[in-house]
Amino acid sequence: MNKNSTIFVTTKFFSKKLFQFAMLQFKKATLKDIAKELNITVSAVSKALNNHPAMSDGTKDMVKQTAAKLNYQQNKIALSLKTGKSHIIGVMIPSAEKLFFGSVVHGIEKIINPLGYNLLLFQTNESMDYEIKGIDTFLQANVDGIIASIAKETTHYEHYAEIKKRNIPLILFDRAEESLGVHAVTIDDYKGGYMATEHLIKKGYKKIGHIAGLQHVQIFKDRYRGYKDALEAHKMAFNESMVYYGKNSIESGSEGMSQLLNGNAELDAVFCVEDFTALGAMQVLKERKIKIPKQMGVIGFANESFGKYISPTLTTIDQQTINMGEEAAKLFIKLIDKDDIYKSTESVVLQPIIVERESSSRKS
Amino acid sequence: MNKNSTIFVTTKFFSKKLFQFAMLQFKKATLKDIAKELNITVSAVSKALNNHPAMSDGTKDMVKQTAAKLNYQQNKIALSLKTGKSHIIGVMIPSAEKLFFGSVVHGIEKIINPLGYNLLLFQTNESMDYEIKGIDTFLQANVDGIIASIAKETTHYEHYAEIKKRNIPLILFDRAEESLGVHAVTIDDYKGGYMATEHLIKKGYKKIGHIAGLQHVQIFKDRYRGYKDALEAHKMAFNESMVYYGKNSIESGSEGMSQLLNGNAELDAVFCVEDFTALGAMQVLKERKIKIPKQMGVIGFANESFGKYISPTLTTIDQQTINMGEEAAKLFIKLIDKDDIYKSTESVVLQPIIVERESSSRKS
DNA sequence: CTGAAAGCGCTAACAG
DNA sequence: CTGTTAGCGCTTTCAG
Repeated sequence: MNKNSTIFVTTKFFSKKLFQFAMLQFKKATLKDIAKELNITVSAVSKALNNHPAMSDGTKDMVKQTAAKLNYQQNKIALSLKTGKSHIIGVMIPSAEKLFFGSVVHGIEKIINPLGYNLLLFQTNESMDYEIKGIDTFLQANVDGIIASIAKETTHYEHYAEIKKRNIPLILFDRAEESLGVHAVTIDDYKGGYMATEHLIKKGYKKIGHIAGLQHVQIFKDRYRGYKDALEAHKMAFNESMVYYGKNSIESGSEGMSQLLNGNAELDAVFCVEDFTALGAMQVLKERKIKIPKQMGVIGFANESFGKYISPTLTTIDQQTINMGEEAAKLFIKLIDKDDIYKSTESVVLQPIIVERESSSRKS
Repeated sequence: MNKNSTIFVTTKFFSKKLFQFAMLQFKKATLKDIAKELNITVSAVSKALNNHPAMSDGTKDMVKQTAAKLNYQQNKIALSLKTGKSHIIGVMIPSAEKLFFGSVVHGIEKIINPLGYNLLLFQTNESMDYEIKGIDTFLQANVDGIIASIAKETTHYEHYAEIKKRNIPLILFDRAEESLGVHAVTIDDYKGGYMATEHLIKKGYKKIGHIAGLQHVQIFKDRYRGYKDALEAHKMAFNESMVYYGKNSIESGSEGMSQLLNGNAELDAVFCVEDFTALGAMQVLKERKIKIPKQMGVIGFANESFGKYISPTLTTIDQQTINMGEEAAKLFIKLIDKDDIYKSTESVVLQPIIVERESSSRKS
């Protein structure tokens, strides 16, 4: 219990007898109950409620009425056991604290809720151990499918392979792993990196550095590649002193910016692997009274919500988050009734979208 | 399918025979399978795996080994049907797009995951219809408890009453409803409003306005009351022209600020019902070249993540979000094994914490 | 059109 | 120490 809290407890009293009676109320109605009520069999009730053609309208009505009267609700657990389908999709995200993942979840729900599916959520906090635990949970819960984004700390993929082995739909989003041979929805991170860099070039920046992300994570490596190739394609200067290899955090952004400024790279712009990284970088620039975007152009990646509120507003690459969720969900729907889910695998690659704001507008 | 996307499909081929064989692999092992393997009964296997005292260590080992060999995993669905416990908690939040709710979910998981519970998540998007559907889903899924925050558009509470009637633990957080007589974890919004206002007073502001939230939502009303009482206690000016009744959005903040400035209130500070409202208000102030905090002090409510990144940084009231989730989860744990969940109800009221930043520091 | 019976996978008395 | 049996709530052949 937290110190900063107060507790109020209020009590109401029951006579023993009244209590017993009340307990009965708690038990929810089953098919049996309504069968007993009408002196028919459980199977008749089941058929009536499911609008089975071989049931008279008369009994159907009767049954439905008493079902309503008894406040009957189908027990999905029993249904699941019977049918082998849970109508639940496991969604595993690294962190619920990022807008990005929230949006994806939103996109998924938009598609699957109307179809009667629900989400079992699991947060990995970027840890592989949690990831393993999460998948275990999903499998035991008999989820009909899994939509997941790989944690940053994940180094092997056996737990994911297990899902595949069981022929359960696995759809990775954002952070995928090609070697797994599963379905995936990603954005073209290489292109995103390329676009971001090219944007800065077009804005007239001459020496563009990069605060990179963890290089064992494919998408961050891809953004780096895109950056490098864009520079090359436009015959711009490049050398290793223009790149800082960071860890994607705000602090890492600050650290990276400081290092780059202290080095002899003489940058006039920087492409940050994530918006949060850009945020850290901008703090350092402000401290050092380096004007953004005049003296230093900045571009981020992710289109986090804060980007349009900070000053200057942050130019960034949008990842189509809602879309990503929707596509993942649609992929699931497509797969769900197939015999062999992995006979063929499908990859949806969304295109990054540049969101131009103040932090990169040298000319204005 | 979105236009901004590409699809790749790869296919691998199976012989019919190989495929049949493969399908066998997909079926997961049950108690029956391992019983057959060892020529013992299902119940023996069950007991062995559950470390029942009346089982020889020999068979226990045997069973456990073949269980591992067959990659056995307990089927939680069957367990649920048997025991009546699902070990799932339904969590209903208005929106996954707000940091606030993400943090609460985080707090809940922190407590209940180690205890073997999992979260079934539902987003209401602030709509009552979705809320009703969500509760329905939870009840059908046989959740062991429900942790929820009431949607803004909710006007009656019958669906919540149903949960109570079934004697299922219902814990409301943040936005609660006292008349329901259920368990709740909230912060003291009245006090939060009072603190915010008093803070501005102490900073030397003389005429403090309020951009209020939807007044049919208790917590927003409470914040307003706190504001008013603080003014009164300090014998500060107050009249209705100093208050704008808004709808909690960014736009509503802008609209409110404009109205207040156009009126004849002559404010030198404003308490905004939410950080997002404050954001909207600040945009208007910037447009009109009114200096924050010199000419106009601003304070928000919620401690959203962007508050420390905008400029000037935003003074706000923190709601102890992680804590709120943890307390809700702890309450659930406390309740779960009681006979009559609502014989007494418990309310945890967390204390708001002021987060002082630049937007209210007139003197510095 | 309705009933009887089996079974999804698991646990837990009760017998032996 | 192990087996037999019943049953959680539901659907679904198969008979009648």
